[in-house]
Amino acid sequence: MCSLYRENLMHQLGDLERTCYCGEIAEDLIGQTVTVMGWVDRVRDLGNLVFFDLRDRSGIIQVVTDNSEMARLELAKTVRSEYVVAVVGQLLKRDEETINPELATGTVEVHVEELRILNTSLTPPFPINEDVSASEETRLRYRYLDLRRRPLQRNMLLRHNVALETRNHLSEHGFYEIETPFLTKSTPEGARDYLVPSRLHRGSFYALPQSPQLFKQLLMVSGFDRYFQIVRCFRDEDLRADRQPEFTQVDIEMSYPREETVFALIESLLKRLFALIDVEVETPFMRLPYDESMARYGTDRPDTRFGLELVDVSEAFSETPFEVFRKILAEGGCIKGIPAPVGQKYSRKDLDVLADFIRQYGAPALSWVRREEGELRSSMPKMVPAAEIERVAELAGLGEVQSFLMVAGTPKTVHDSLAALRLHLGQKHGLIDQTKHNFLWVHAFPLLEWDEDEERFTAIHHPFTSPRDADLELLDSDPGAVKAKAYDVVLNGLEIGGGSIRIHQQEIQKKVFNALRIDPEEAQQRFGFLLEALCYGAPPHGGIALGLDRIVMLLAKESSIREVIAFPKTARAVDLMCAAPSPVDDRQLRELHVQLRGL
RNA sequence: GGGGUCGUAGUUCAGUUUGGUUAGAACGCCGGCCUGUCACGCCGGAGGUCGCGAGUUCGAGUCUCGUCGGCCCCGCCA
Repeated sequence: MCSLYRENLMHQLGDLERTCYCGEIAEDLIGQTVTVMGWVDRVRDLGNLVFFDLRDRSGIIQVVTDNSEMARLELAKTVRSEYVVAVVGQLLKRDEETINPELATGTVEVHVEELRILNTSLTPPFPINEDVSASEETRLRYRYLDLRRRPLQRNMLLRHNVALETRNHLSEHGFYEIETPFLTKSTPEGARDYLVPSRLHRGSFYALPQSPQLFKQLLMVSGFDRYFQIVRCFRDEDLRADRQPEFTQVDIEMSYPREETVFALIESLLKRLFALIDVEVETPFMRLPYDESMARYGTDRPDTRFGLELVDVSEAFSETPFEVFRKILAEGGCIKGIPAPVGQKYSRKDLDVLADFIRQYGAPALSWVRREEGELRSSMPKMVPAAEIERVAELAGLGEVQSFLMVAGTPKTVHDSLAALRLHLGQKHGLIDQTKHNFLWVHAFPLLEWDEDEERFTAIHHPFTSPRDADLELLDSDPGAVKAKAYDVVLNGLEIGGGSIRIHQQEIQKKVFNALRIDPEEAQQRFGFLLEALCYGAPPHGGIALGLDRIVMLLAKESSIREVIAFPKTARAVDLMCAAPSPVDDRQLRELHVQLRGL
């Protein structure tokens, strides 16, 4: 506990009532007595004249005390940064030459009549009033102080406004906000759950929701027709700059929607949210089928603010003598590349660095073809015929002084590595227009994806996603070819939301489970309640969930969602401020029937 | 689980490449002077487990190994 030195100088709030916020004081109050309260921002003690800036969430006002009353001056001399004070005094216009044009309230100042020190403060570990950087570790340990600073004050206000606009918009469109349980049942097929042991049911556990997926579908069965919730979700997976163990979704579900119904709703909502930062969003968003997105960008969440699209040059090597490529193609692989910006030269070392870069995405090597001074050069072995290299250059549309950077391998490796390389080059060469807001819908995702390890299909979105009507028959014959009524909304290469039209008929749900090799008994045990609900007149329904943290992050122009979450966790899921997680009493464990295994 | 990077005063950093006297700077903090400052100014002062632990060495902030922590990425995650 901090020692409250100088406590003999501390006062009580008493009957004082604040009359205005510091930053909102304007010239119309000149001549009036105002009462302001807040933190001492910076003291300028000139001896017989003391100035300090008083700060609250709205801004700053200058306060001044002279030596017309010595006790008051002496008291003013004792205040320090971050003391909490109340000031009663007359608001006066400053002399012309003492106006501070940097300050919104710079033409006026409060002349102290009464000063009350409501609390003292230790010297903060980092300055509250400056933008100087403190390490993130220190900022997180003293989060309540970091939150007092301007940037986070601004971000939390923005977040409030985003939530408010979202509620208003959805309410205006007929959506009800309905809460769903946090203590619930493990969701199938998704991320690792956070578990909560049950005291009353020895050996049983609740799971915190990864999303309210099943509940929102049940609410459609219940006839609410349109539901939304700004809701916390929990996933026990490793963290990233845009991933926290608990995060907030704008969860939406509606009855009788076409995909376009959902798209239009979300477009109007995002338009409204981006208006908060004076960005005019053009609607409708571009629609990009999944297959096309993968072919052109190698990812299902492309950043379309710049080019560098992938080019498939597999055909150039259809009869190549180069064994490595031949083998890759024979095994269903492909050879693709990115035409680098014209005029961009890559040294031997540059290429080594790029090869290292793509290696972390599983690509074993980076090949290249370069046209320079009319001649084609390439990193490929001599046995590769000139005609094949010629063909690559032709397919890539290679101009003078231009390189084509290629990866050969399985489609997954090629796409993963080239998508990363494309982003890397886009950033490195400054091709990304930071003022652009390129929204798009990626749709027509495959329903299923083959899992090599488990040797079965798994759901790409989740097991309740509806196949496209036209693809229903393929479910048995060619499950991998079935497309889903699933969609993601992407902004500048970041996935900010995703959803689907759900299965509302039990027969189809059974067929999908069958394709997923979830046997009926298992299905019954894990989410029998949903299957049962589908038997009681479930209407066609579907929806989406938006990542609120990511959207606010983008609106705030931050690069980590920690900057828009009041109390975030570190990359190892620790709360540095309150030191969670932490061991608990043996007594608590016993009540929960939990025994720790050897640590 | 793996890779990268960082860790030195309250804070932000320099010093580490090439081991060598008492580990520096700025801001902040404390004291003094100062009636128009607003990044106030001037004078003086205090403040260090160089993340932690081993090792190499006559000698380690600096080299080696291990470990802990922050951040970024892969795997994981919609």
